[in-house]
Amino acid sequence: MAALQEKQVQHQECGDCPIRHRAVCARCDTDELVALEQLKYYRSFQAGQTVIWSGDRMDFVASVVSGIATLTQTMEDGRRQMVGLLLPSDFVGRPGRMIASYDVTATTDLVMCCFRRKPFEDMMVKTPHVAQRLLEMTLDELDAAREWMLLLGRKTAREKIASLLAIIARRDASLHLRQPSSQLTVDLPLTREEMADYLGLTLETVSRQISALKRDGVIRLEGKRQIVIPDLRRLLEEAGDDSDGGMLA
Amino acid sequence: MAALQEKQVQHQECGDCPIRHRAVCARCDTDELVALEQLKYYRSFQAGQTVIWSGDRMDFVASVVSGIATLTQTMEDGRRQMVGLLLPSDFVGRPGRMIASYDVTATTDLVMCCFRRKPFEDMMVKTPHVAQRLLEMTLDELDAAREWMLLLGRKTAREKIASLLAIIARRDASLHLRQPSSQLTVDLPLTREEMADYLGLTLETVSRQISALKRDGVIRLEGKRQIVIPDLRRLLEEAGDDSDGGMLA
DNA sequence: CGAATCCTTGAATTATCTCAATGCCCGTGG
DNA sequence: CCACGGGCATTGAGATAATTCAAGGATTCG
Repeated sequence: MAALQEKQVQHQECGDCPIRHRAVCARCDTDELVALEQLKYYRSFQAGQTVIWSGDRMDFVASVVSGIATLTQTMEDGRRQMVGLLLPSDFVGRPGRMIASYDVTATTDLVMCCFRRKPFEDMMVKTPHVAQRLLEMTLDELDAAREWMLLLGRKTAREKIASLLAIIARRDASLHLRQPSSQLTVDLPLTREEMADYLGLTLETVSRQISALKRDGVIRLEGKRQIVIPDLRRLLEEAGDDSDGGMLA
Repeated sequence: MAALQEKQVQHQECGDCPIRHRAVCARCDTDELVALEQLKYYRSFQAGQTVIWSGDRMDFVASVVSGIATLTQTMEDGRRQMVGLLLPSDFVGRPGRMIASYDVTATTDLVMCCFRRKPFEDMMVKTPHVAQRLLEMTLDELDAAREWMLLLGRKTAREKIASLLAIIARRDASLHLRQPSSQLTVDLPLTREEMADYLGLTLETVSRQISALKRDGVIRLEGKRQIVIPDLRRLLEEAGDDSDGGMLA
């Protein structure tokens, strides 16, 4: 039972919150923030812990404050597909839905800012800024999901790996607000198997393609999880995207 | 130029609208409906016509009133992936975005109920019911996209075909409000190539797998596009889903 | 040190794709 | 009316990318 293993985290001011400007609360004014402050509580999870099982009753919604979580679907015979990669500021849960549709797992140590579902839903009705921001975030997620569908349906294994690295580099850069230079280092928060679940591949294929990209000089490895990208443009070419996704000027 | 080929359609009362209870306007009260009625105009397209090209400026949003449209992404070398299948009541376009992200194509003759983007956005701010319904619809689409990701990433060609038939049967049934019986007929609005673009396959593989399902008695063909499903449960098994998606009692 | 994880690499197998030929259906024009 | 062409679908044979099965290497942690 996840609830028994998790640690409680002490209260923190919304004003200092690292995700204040990107999360569901991004648009809130001071009054609204005070109201949210009443509702919120933190929960934290260790790397590897399951936050929610698909099919479980879920009576909260939450924002990822720090760490990374995944959304996965599993078929009866065990085939798994990741359907969401949740980075800080991303939202978990669906207003109006009691039952979780996906497994949510903490890939790294994870802190979430939670709201009980009912009060949050009431707040959505009363304060339009939360609902507005949630719509915007959901539309962004839908765009990301569609990008991901192109990857899953049509890209080669090599392109899939390159695309994943590009995606992580991009989100990483936008989070740390630094302009991605042409040389940059990406901390890969996923095991090979998790990457495989993301990309619709086997872990062996992931490993082979990473080796191939390394052999061809597209990336360098610093340990297993740290990846250096000497030439971002080159990586983006390998990803097969028609645009650079606005990563370069 | 699509705009030159399309026909204008005469005005129609929202009260009589076939998608009144499912579209973005579903939650609107009488006053709000009057306001929307002012804004709306119909456009229709012939089967095969392109509604919007990805990258084009798009200064309207719309609901599909009748017919079917697709959202597709294309890579430089021509690989195509369908990322959305728009049936009546589905919404096209994104408030707050000028530029279309996907190609939108009419697969059958198509009628859309359009709103110029700016007035629609103003309306969203003023009347929460439109924004609320749009959030709900977007969340549903996101769920559908995630289901689709599992299909693209992990299902076999045979399972993909069975899943597609199940999806169309389900949406068809919910639109016509009839309980799917164990024997039912599905009108397939897609060519083999379009099915392939949906499923991340080639058209040859689609054709082969349809033949295989026919050979094995899972489906029967009535012409090329009409498909009879003698035993829905059997089809759902073939689709590899762990649940029946609520189609059977 | 030994066990547990995670990762890499190889060899054989297989699902799907590619290329190519043929068939079916329907509308058009001779 | 029939022949023809175009669009769509089917089927086969060979090629190929990715998977499966299997072994072994690296790293961490008690």
